[in-house]
Amino acid sequence: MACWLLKTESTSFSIDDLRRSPKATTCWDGVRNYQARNFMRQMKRGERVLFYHSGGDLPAVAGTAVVVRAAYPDSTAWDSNSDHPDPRSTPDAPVWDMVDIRLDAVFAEPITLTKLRKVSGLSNMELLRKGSRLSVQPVRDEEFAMMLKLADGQANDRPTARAKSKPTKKKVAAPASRGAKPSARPKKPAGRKSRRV
DNA sequence: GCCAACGTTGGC
DNA sequence: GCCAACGTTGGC
Repeated sequence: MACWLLKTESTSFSIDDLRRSPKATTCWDGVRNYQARNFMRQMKRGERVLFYHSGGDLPAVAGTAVVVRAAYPDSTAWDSNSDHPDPRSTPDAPVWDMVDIRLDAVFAEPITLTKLRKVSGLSNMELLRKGSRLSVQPVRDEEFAMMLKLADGQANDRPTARAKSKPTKKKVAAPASRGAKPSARPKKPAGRKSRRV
């Protein structure tokens, strides 16, 4: 089973937003890059995901998630009111895809980019490559394992999942009041809200 | 805010 | 098909 990394601007859609989503699940819409899309098409249900916060004050891996639905057409592409419409994509001939992910664990301490660069075993990570901008990228098994180890060392808020094949039913914090339907926005500026985790 | 690295666009 | 111009990403 492959592992992945999904990038999101924390000001746009953070791991907290995912935690507060219904069933701690969201669709990952808005990917508008062919290479990223092609990786997304390889994502299978049950595969694990590193949830990465880019931009903002603290670039870091914030936690993990699990793919709960493989790639299917991203309907926001033909919704002119969405944040990332693309007229080339239509219901009959979709161009862009999305997947659904569910929160697995929120790291007690996000693993910062700075820290990652110091871990020798991770030097080949796509994320650490200079100029890397891919918002969906593959992660090696060893890299994923190393990440969990780092998170453990920092006192995770839940024991790391053992098995790889069955994402266990996770217990996440209580759903928040907001009944908003958050649409995952891997990219895009959106509002200018500053934030602090 | 700066700027390097990248992807996309479009003229030729 | 080449490549310059442009827009975007994202760390710093």
